[in-house]
Amino acid sequence: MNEFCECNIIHKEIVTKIQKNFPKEETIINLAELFKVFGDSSRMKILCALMEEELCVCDLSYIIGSTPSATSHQLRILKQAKLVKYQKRGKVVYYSLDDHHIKEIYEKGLNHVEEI
Amino acid sequence: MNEFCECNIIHKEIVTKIQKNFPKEETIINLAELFKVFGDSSRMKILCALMEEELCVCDLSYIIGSTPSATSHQLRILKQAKLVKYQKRGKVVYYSLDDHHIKEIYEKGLNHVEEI
DNA sequence: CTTTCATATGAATATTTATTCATATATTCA
DNA sequence: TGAATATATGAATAAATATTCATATGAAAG
Repeated sequence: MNEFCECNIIHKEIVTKIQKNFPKEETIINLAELFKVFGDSSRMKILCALMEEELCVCDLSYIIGSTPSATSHQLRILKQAKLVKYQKRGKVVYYSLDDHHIKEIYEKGLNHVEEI
Repeated sequence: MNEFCECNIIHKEIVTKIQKNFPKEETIINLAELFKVFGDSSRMKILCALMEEELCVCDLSYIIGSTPSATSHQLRILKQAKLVKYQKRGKVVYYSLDDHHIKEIYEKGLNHVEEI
């Protein structure tokens, strides 16, 4: 697995034990990707707003204090992560949350933040 | 609040309602910062490993397949985010989780990832 | 006290990423 | 059909970030 660590392995049995139940590389990458999407204040604001109710791009732009263009770019990232979905009505596109875990993740994060 | 959005605000009452209970800017930034720390596969691996038990930098480097130097840089970020703590015994520094919310955040994230 | 080893750190580099700007698409309304 | 509007998109720029490399620190062992 590893050619990189130039120190001696100090605790071989412990390392082996950890490796045994370690999540698959793909799982780790997907998890990191997910949290990366949460890890931007513009996207966090979008998610916060959409937790209240569905909103169009224009409303979202106004709420998060950004341009519709920048907002649209961020919405694409949220969409790719399957965190939001959209519905077009006329000219207007309405976005809403697409996952019931979002609020949970948000709240757990909030717990950490508020304890610091 | 906003000079940037060049479209007309379509739903003024809804926007006002959202703004009413909207988290403080600082809260949003802190939350995004927290999730940003989770949003890197090296750090995610470190956290996964430390969920099992405390580990030294060398063991961690080996497990995540990186150099002690890179690992140490990442550990500093995790430390600054108050996600890990350390204890020095002799030459060796042992890191462990410093927050009971980590596992919860991790698991909620996992739920999302596994449903895709 | 000198060497060795585990870890930390600073600077440099390479990569990623957010935003902006210009432009495209698509829908409504005149 | 043509103008206006909401949103999307691609390219460019600017900023943030991960890793590497060289070096520093600090503890233990000889």
